[in-house]
Amino acid sequence: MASTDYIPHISYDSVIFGFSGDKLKILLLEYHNTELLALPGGFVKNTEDLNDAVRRGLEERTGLKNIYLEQFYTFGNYQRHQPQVLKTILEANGFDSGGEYRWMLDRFITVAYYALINYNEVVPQPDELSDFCKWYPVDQLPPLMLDHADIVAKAIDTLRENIDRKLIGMNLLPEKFTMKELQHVYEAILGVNLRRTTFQRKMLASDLLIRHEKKYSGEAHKAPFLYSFRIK
Amino acid sequence: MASTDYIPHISYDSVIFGFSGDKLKILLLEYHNTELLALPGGFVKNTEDLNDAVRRGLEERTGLKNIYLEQFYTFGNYQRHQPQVLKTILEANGFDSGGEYRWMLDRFITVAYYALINYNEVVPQPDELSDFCKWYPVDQLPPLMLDHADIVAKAIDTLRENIDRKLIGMNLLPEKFTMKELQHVYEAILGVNLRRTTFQRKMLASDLLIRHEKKYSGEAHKAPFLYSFRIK
DNA sequence: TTATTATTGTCATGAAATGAGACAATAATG
DNA sequence: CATTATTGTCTCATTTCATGACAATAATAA
Repeated sequence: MASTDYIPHISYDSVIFGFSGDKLKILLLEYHNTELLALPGGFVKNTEDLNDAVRRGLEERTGLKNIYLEQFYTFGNYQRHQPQVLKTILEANGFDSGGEYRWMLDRFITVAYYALINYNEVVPQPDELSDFCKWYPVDQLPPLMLDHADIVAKAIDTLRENIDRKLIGMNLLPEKFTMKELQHVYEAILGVNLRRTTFQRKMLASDLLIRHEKKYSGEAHKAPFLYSFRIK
Repeated sequence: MASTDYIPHISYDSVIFGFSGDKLKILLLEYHNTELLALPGGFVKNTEDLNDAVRRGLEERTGLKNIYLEQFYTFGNYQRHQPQVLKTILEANGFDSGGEYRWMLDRFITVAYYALINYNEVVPQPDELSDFCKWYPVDQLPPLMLDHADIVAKAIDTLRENIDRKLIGMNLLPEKFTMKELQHVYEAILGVNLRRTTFQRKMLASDLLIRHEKKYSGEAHKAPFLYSFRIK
């Protein structure tokens, strides 16, 4: 990770959404020997496309390829520049903040992306500066480093705006799912309760879903159908 | 414009929309002694907020303060890097592309914004590298430099998505306007014809407009009311 | 003064989408 | 076979929207 390999002053951060236990969650890193939680992020190589850099970083962190990824905002306030925070992290990891890693103390403008992944397919991998990589529900986030709380808030806003225009449910659920599970994804993202019959009618009318066999859960009531999304 | 004043590798470009003659138009620069048309853009000072930098550049170009401004995408493909294009422009202006301006040949990741302005209040000002600064209708654009055509296309897409959520008409029209003028703004942005009665009903029901006196144009028909937007 | 013309503001009508609840079907259990 | 919880679908009222009809009106022509 020599400074000459990367474009200086530019980073990316990714808000990685997953869905589990009826809650919308994101992946956060915790740095060694500090109490700072942060979004997974990284830098862009000199001859690399910005979007490719983000995809590369995500694949390292999740092990998944072909992740659903969307850029949503670039954060460039001068106030983001807090070199002492990076210094703390570097030194807590035993790196010399005056040497090879000096460039990481510079001012960075960061391009933010959100990703949607299937929670069950992922084993989160921490990076070389962090030891934890854990899921946190978006309605119970701990304090985050720098302006990362603003970045998460904007990511959720964007997700809400996009919920009916992009196939968000598809990327947060397994291949096959019940109508109730899909409804819970919508409810977790929008933060409201939806009416079951109206939701079901709207989804079926949208022609996005294919109905499959029933799912017998072993519980004492009618078994729901499984669905998948028509377009991949 | 010394390299040390600005963050390297980061630029912004602005798509400045105006409305005139029932057409949606944008401002383009033409560089001295070249045939390259480009979006107005600039760089971010070392201790300046990104958003402030864009606002500063826009004020220089239009003379307006408090411009409606929205960031919509950051373009970071490596293919954007075409140093010979910048070299041509610099040398056509008599600058030494190997000296003080050398940094402008570097790779840049550009943050794109769109602005909405009242066409009649603006006298476009070219910058130090360009001699023309002219309005072009978005449906008849000439070839643009680098990936600027992509940037414009994405700006228009974003404008369409935002048309009902943000007060776009307000910023493209003078203080008071007729319902027909507002409809023409919508039609120019969406690229479709709208039904007069439906548009009028929807706008009145939205509660965004205040009705003022009638506008007597001298033509042989009923005079329309003037409207303004309720919130500023 | 009165008829003409183009445009505007509003209403009437029917179609489509949505909200809210009713109800039968059904998978397991007692 | 009755009970229970949940699901799939239907009904009905309400709201929204598309479309066309029509009267009001500002200037001009007769």
